[in-house]
Amino acid sequence: MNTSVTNSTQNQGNATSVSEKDVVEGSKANQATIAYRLLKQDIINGAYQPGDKLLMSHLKSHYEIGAGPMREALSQLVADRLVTAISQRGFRVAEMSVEELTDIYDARAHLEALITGLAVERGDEDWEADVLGEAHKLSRVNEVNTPEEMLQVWDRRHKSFHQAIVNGCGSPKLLEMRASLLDQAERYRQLWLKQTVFSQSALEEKRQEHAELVDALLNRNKAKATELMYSHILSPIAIIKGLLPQQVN
Amino acid sequence: MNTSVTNSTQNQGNATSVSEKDVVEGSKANQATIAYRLLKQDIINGAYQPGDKLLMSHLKSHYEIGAGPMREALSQLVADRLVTAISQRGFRVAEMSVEELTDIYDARAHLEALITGLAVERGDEDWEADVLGEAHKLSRVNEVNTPEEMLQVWDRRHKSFHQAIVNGCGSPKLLEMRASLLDQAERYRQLWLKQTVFSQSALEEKRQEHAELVDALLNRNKAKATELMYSHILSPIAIIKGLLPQQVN
DNA sequence: TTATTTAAAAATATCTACATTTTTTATTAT
DNA sequence: ATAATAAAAAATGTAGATATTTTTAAATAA
Repeated sequence: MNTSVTNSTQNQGNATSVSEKDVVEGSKANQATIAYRLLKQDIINGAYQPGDKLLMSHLKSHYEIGAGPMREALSQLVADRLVTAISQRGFRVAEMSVEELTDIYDARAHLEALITGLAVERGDEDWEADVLGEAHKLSRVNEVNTPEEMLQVWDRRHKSFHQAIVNGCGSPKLLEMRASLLDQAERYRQLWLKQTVFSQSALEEKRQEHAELVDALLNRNKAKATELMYSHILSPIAIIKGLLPQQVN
Repeated sequence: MNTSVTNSTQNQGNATSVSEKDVVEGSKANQATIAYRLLKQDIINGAYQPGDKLLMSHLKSHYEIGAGPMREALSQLVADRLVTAISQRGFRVAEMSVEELTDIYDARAHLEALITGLAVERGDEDWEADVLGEAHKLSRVNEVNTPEEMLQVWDRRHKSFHQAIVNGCGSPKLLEMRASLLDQAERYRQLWLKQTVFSQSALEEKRQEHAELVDALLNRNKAKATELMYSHILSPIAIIKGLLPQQVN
């Protein structure tokens, strides 16, 4: 197992400090919640590899959290499908596979298309403004320094753009399910992201897709918007499939 | 709070006995899993009312399970949206509302229609046979004794029928999300169920809808099947809306 | 020798009982 | 009534006990 955890900022003084989100929500998180967030991030960021055993003794010392709260966090990650559990035999990081990749992206594409269709039907003027605004911000990801920063900024704005679109659908439940699928896709997406953000041609292609999408959305062309969104979500599959076997070796 | 728990069979000697499912799965469930299943059933069956405080001291003694495993179960139910939590202030049974009812059923209708469309496209001959078989079993819910048995048998077969349909979609992830939504709908569904099963006209109406649905499915008429499924899922809303305010009083 | 079984030891997961912290309720004073 | 304080109740966390699985080593059979 990979013992070192790379994401340094999130492991600094987690026992004492309280994150911004906690303050905003007005309730200081308990140990289980802290452990849940840290471990989830570490799994998504690849600090633990698929199939790695998540040893309670290691987790306890590494996150400085007791076994009880840690179990609570782990079983939530099991519900998120990022961790698997076998009774009396502990927890493991969920495996990654081409089968799961295909299933997740197929489901995502259909769901995002469905939600996009609803947004076209239900979205109001504020929604239009939000979509346009986020699209603009995404198209202007330039004044950044390091490649690492480029990756993070583009990813964040790309997510915000898509979030702005789906926010118009008017269904909290559908948005919850979408968020859950996005979490499950995150480890696969990370592979695609590096290939895309550092390729001018790939970025240009995305820019083009986003422009067409915005056009269809603002023209309330539901059929075209859903079709474009469906293809847009599916497009990374081929790239990820090519990268996935390398992970196994 | 409603202190008594009605579902007697599931509370008998849970500390020692092992359920059939555990044996089948080959892994005896841990305390948290046992507590999760019992509590979830009790919430769905109405042993605890929406908004009820789930006092740790009560839960511990009632289910004869320690606080650690009980917390684990509770936080899973929070993920399932059947329980809400506030840090340091414990857990409550999630409230029910017309807003949530509408949202859940809207999401369910769209999702079930989507999945049904995929099943029409992707289902094979075994799928057709399953659908037809389950439809037949459902149409023959007669030789039962008590009304209570009628309710349970019809509900079980109705669920199996719908499950057989969606099983053809070929997407485990979409089926997972569907199952999650179905769990969230369960408390609302229970209200509708009593009205429907004990009304000959309502049952006949459902019989009709199911027949049309099966016809569209086996004829691979995607447009008609999705349309019928969408309406079929939405149809209980009006009835439940009428019953929901009574719950509040 | 090689493979298989058995038994003991170690590692690990899980649970319980108790300790601590926080919130809620009750009481008193203003 | 309102605010401050004290007491009680409740939630959360910790440490250590218990139960289970895995590993190791020895013994036996092929």
